[in-house]
Amino acid sequence: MLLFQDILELITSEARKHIETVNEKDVIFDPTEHAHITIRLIRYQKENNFKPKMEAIKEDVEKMPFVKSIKFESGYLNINLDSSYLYRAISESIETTGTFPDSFQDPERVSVEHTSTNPTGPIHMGRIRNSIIGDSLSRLISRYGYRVVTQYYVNDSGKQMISLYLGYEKFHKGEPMTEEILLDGYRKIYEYLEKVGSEGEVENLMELYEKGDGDLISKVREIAQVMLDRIVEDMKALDIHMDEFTWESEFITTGETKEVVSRLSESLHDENGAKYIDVPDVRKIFLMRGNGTSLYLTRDIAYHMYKFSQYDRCIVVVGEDQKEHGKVMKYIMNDLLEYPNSLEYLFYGMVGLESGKMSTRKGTGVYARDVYKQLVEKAREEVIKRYKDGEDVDDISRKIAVSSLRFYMLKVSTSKPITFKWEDALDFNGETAPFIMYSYTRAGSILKKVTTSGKADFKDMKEEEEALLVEMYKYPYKIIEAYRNLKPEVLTNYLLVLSRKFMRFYENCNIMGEETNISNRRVEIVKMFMKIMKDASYLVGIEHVDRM
RNA sequence: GGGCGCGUGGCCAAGCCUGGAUAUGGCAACAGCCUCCUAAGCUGUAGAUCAGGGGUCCGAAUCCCCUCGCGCCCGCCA
Repeated sequence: MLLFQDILELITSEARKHIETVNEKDVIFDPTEHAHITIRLIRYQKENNFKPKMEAIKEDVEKMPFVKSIKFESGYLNINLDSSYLYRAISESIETTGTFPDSFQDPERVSVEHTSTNPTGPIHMGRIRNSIIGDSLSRLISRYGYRVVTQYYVNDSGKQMISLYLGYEKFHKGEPMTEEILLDGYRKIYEYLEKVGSEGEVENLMELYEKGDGDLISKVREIAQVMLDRIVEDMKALDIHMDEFTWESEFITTGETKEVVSRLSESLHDENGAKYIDVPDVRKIFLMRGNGTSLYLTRDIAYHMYKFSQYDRCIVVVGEDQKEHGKVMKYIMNDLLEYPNSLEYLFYGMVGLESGKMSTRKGTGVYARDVYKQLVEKAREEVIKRYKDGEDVDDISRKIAVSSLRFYMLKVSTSKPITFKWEDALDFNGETAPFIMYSYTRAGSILKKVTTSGKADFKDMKEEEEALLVEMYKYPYKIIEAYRNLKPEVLTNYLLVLSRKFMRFYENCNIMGEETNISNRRVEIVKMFMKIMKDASYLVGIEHVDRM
């Protein structure tokens, strides 16, 4: 959990002394420009004795150390904060703990499963959204104070993998197993199957596989590994790291799918030898085929049983096309198997193309690595425009590319579908990662040029300084909001707002050539800003550079 | 057909969970700002029946119902 002084809560409890039903929703950072914090009392206005109660609240709140002023305006008690208090609160936290807000390690173990894309080809823009959301989510939960492990479920069984294998065997047998060759075989096998019209070959192999044929399983796994290595490489380029890989085939070879079926035996029904369960409000869900082989869901249950043995809380990041699958899993794990562990899903909206859907098989996908490469190129051009010299150009370009791609995927609510457009992805102006990075760079360049000594004082605090301080003080609340709702996008939006507030500060509050007391104070504000920026940016994968 | 979700200026989004003060930003457009800490920026102008209709409420972009439009799901696939 986070450790910081929750002034909203303090104000709430103060208000409650006089009007008992005031709750945390009534005391908020004011979204309009009337005040820093407001207490919404509109709905109490018509009650008896409202005025004396309101006056009493006003009087008590006014005495609070962080309150500069408070006045009643059309149903609201509008509070302006003492920005020197905020300044000290933030700087003390940073001085004593090295961070703002500080956090306390919770013993609960959390698993975040993400990406888990079939290793049948390079990761495309649809799937990379999963990785980016999942990685940011794991950073966020860890920042909040939990021990987090990220997990990739490697789907090396099933029709698509068998097809990939068959494509190689049929069209490229003996050739080196490279991504390119495997992909070529994959496309050819689908064309072949469509022409010949017989999927019998695939089905026979699947059955063989399902029965646990060691030779076949290891061959398929070898191919999967080749593809997976490239996927991991692509993720690594975006600073996405997976802690653990679990192979689906292991649940077949170890017989754990059989364990699943026996544990669920009481709920199983029979249909021509196949076994299914009835999931309320859904339909018949099959766990065993008539021929005795398992299905994807069966293996996924086994995987979740494994996860539940290791983690208290399991979060799965998957596309919204799997909402029903998630519902079924929850029902099975919590209601039928009665696990107490928490299973949560973050369903994200699909990434489409202007021309339609992405498909590796059909070759209509846009690969993440291609977008990344283009971003690096574009970034390099932009950097060179500004600085002809320097060995750091590669590093800067890389960081801009990583940040831009991650930001692009997170700026819109994760639950909303997005349409990938090259033009938008490559845009560096407006609400983009470079905007956020640029505010940090500007802050840094002040520190390079200004030396401070001595004390700061708080006279003549400008509006832009106060606004920046208040915004920084909101940071813990933003982490909490993002964490509770599993919404990393709360932080990208926060970063935009914070950067914008800084830009205004930068434009309006001079530091060089200012009176020392004031410039000392502003320099400290700049330092705090950079600290919080770096902290929040890390959570969503935005990196910072000294110059750009 | 059934289920789930979405619909906010020309375009893209925030706000919706937890109802309240003039609906917040960006892109594009127009007009300005670099003898001064990086103009990837800042300031200003213009632009909105919050899909439509009904309901609840003192009060609705936000909650409920209906209609329309769009997306996703409805395999002994994964």
